[in-house]
Amino acid sequence: MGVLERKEREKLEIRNQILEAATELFLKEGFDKTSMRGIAEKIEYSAATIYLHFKDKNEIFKAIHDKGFEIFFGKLSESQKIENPYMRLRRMGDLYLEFAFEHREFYDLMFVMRAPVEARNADGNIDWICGMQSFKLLQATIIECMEKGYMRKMDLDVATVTISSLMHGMASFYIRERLVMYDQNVLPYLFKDAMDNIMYVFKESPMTSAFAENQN
Amino acid sequence: MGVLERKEREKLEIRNQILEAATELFLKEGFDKTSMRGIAEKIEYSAATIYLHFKDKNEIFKAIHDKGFEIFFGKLSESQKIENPYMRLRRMGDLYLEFAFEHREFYDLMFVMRAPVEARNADGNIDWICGMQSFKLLQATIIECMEKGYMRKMDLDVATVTISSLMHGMASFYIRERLVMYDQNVLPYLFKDAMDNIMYVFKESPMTSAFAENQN
DNA sequence: AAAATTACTAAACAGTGTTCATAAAAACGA
DNA sequence: TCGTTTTTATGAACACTGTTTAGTAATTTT
Repeated sequence: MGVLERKEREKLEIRNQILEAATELFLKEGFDKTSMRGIAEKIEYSAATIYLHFKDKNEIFKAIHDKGFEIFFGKLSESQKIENPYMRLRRMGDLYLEFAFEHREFYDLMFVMRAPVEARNADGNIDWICGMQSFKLLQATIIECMEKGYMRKMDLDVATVTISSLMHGMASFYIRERLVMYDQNVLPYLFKDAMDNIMYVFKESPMTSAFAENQN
Repeated sequence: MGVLERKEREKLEIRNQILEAATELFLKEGFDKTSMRGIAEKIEYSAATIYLHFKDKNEIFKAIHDKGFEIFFGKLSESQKIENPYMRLRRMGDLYLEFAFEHREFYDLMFVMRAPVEARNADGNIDWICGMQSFKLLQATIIECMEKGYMRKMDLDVATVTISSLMHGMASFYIRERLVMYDQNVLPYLFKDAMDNIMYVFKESPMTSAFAENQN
């Protein structure tokens, strides 16, 4: 009896069409200007049909948000080919900002907008797995840095929050246009220097650290 | 001829009533749920009347945003009684987070929301004076730290962006609920440690810095 | 008192997310 | 194949939103 399976396939097909249309509109016009009726028109269904596949608009954007985290994790993972964990961590910083600059709307949805968070709250279940994947990659790199002596030993959570908050602060300041007092062309260089700066905190005393030895 | 002056007074009176009503609704219900009709009802005028005093909704919130920066600057200024610029800078960090925690909605409007920025973009004129006041206070403190040897000499813009981005990253992560993986009660302590961490970057080599001498 | 100016608003416009009764289509049992 | 049940899809409506405009009411000036 393949009828049930086919129906499920069709249902998934429409679901993907909705997500595809919504993503396209979202990346082109932003969240507010992506309307249910607009999505419906794109997939040639009525607006009401969307509600057979998603509870509300927030749930659609929670799904897009998750997709964004997949791309984000893929991007961050590019750093994994680097052997030295300290250099790898530094590279992750660059990749983080690259993602934010190249996929502004995605970054905004993933780290700033309220919509996906409200979708989670509605369900009650905190499935933050998407973000956790990247979060754990960062933590693992930090741990490796400390274990191999590239970084002075300190509380893991403190180190993680410090690094990720600096990254997010720069990215969201930029995306939400709060650094208008700076020439937008030099911002990337300021950000790079800021990252170098913060990496410096985590080293041991400069003259004795494994990092310093590695520099020669 | 006092009639013109009286009219101007009345116009300003209504303007303030609008801002007061809008602020109250905004702090209670948030941006989206603060409607023009809601504001109008509160001040017992029609919604259309508001448009005789403000170009649009964004312009109202640009004004509230400016008010928020006044409060913010007042808060940050509490640090000025501290003589030692390094300790003062550290205190500014605490005050920054205090503001963000105590006035979430204000912080969100000032540093995250799009509305006030769009109001600015519409006018064309970048009157960022409100934020600049606080920005310059931070810069002045950093400069003083460097001049008096509490902080190693480095590019001012890099130091400013590093510090403010870390602060904003923590505050906005918290306010936009992106640190749900942590116990919300321990977050303030993590943030404090993160601030201590970053301050460490800016010191000279620990054993020779003026800061270290000041610690004894 | 009449004219001109200013202040104000009801109503309309064009949208929004969401719901629901109803209609169309598909699946099923006989 | 026919009728019945179940699934799927939608038009229309609801209750909103920000904003504009035409027309009214109040005030000031002449």
